[in-house]
Amino acid sequence: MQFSSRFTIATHILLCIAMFQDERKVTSNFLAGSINVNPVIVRNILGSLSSAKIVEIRSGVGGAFLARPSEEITLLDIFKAVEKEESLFHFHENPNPECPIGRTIHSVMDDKIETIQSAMEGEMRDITLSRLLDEAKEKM
Amino acid sequence: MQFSSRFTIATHILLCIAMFQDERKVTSNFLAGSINVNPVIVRNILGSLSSAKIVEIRSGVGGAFLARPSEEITLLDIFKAVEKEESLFHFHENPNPECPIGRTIHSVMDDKIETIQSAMEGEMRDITLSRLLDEAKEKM
DNA sequence: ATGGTTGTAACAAGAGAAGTTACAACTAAA
DNA sequence: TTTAGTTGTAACTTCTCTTGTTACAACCAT
Repeated sequence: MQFSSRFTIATHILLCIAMFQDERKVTSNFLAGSINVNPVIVRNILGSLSSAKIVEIRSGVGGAFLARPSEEITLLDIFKAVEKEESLFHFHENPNPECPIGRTIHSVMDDKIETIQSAMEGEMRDITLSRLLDEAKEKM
Repeated sequence: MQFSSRFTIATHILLCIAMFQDERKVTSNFLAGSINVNPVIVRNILGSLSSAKIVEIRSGVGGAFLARPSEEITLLDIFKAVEKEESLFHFHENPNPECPIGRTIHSVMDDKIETIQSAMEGEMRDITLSRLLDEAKEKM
């Protein structure tokens, strides 16, 4: 089980916007060409990023822009914008309360799952779009 | 997108084995009753745990046993036994090499993804079955 | 008004999760 | 040697999610 490619696509989108928004109009078609996916997929992800107030989109005339400085956009922001699940793990739902393990498994595991998820989110929070952009520029 | 319930089911299975293996025969039917899923699902997960040398199964006569002490079984061991994906994220596969971002996105993101995954795995490695068992016993 | 956009709906194909039935193979014990 | 309980698997179904696609109304600077 993997996360969908929406996360890496969204990151790609934002890097392109950060890189090109001052030079040219960044449309879903342009983005779709760089990412190599269908423009509708870009528009849907762009919609999620817009709902999360990470980008602003000019409807009609076209073009996407960062809604705040790239220093203030983290991988966690991006991840939460495109992956709506609250919990990382799907817990089996009806353990048998007549079994001592079935009765207690949830209270034992719930905080472990939260700890694991927090560790992941902490790393994501440490990585900003601005850092990704700097690294991308270095490698060009 | 969530991980399948195989991980929490596998953990449940191992807690039951650790708790009951000295008292009674722990069969897939018994486990299925505690977890409240179909015995075939239990047998499949038990098969993964057996391949990973976490449990031993007596075919024919029946019954599952820990293959090593519960102190030496971590959540990461369990996770890797039941989730076969190498990478946590599905990367979009064909970014356009003619775009400066498309060309560099992989080399910029790959190590970030690895860092994030490592953080998650590190937390999992810190939690042993024996600790879960102790906590479960406390709560009974 | 026009043309290039965006926002969405609708649909299809494919993958994976989860549940179920069925049955061959195994093994201890009667 | 048979039997009963169990494991290991195959086959199939149902769901849900992802990804890709077409189509089209709504939008808006020029």
